[in-house]
Amino acid sequence: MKYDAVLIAGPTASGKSDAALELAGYIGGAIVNADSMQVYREAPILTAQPSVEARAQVPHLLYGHVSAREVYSVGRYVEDARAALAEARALNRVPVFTGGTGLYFSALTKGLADVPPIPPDVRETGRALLAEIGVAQLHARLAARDPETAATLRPSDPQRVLRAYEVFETTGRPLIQWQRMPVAPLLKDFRIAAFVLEPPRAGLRARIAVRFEKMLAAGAMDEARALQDLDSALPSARLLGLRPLQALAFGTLTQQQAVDAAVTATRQFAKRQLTWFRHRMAHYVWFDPYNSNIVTQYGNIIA
RNA sequence: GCCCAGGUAGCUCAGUCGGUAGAGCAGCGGACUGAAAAUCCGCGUGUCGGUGGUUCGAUUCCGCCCCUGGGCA
Repeated sequence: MKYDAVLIAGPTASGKSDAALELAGYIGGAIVNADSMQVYREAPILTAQPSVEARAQVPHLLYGHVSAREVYSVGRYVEDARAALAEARALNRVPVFTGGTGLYFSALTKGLADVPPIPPDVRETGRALLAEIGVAQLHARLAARDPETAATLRPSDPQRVLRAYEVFETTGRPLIQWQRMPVAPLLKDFRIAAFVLEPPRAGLRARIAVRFEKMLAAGAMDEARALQDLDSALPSARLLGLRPLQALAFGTLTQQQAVDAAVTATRQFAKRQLTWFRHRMAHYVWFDPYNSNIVTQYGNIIA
């Protein structure tokens, strides 16, 4: 069996990048990022982007290709991935999608609703309204006009309620209707080899802590300082470890407190990732990267 | 050595006028379609320091012991 694409998912610090590099080297692949934070140019250390050496060995696409000062989202990712796919094809290399963002994998394999972009002024008024009246009230307003979508959302979930509100506001159509319309995913008809790296929880936790210390040694503080003025409304402002390190630079947290905060947040994130993978990627090939190897795993399913 | 305060969940602590205990954080489980490293939902995981005594019943009251912090020597 020959595959047209490889997917490698795994929680943060599970060794995805190394695995991807090894497999891509072995099969003649091009690595395509599937991680929402590794796209940001200003934070290669904090987001654990592949090293310069790795990039020299195998083509790496969609890493650090946008500014942290831009608004990035799944929508843009799918478009970028389309271009990356074409580039890999031009290089005659198998795309090896690698990352930890479940939603991005889902967009690649199942498609993303074809909702038109939300105009900036609608976004701003939506956010302002949310800040003014609160989630519950915004949910109530949504329910009055778009009961169908509102019924699927918790009145306590600001992000989703706001999104549904914006979509109805700009398109006049319920978000849920957009989501139900079939769309052809980017990887439609691809023969896909898909893997989930699942290290033992204790080992992963330890590795997250060690990795953060390495990030500090590699200059993570400088990245945090350089992003001191980042607009807190930007997606990149959620980057794990960014705020604790900025607080450390500011003197409001001690080194120990900053490290603890960053490491804890990263562990919690890894747990959420695994929840997604367990239920949405149950059909992928799962293995423990500390005890096995991607090339071996690939060999097994190719036979 | 003496005096005082304290020992309750992994951590910080509340509480029980005597009827085997609960918050925050951590942790665990779950949801997930344009912020997704986001956002949201659910779950207390415990020899109440030890040991005797009083009591129908002690984590709670009393004695002794151990440990921690502070004070006096």
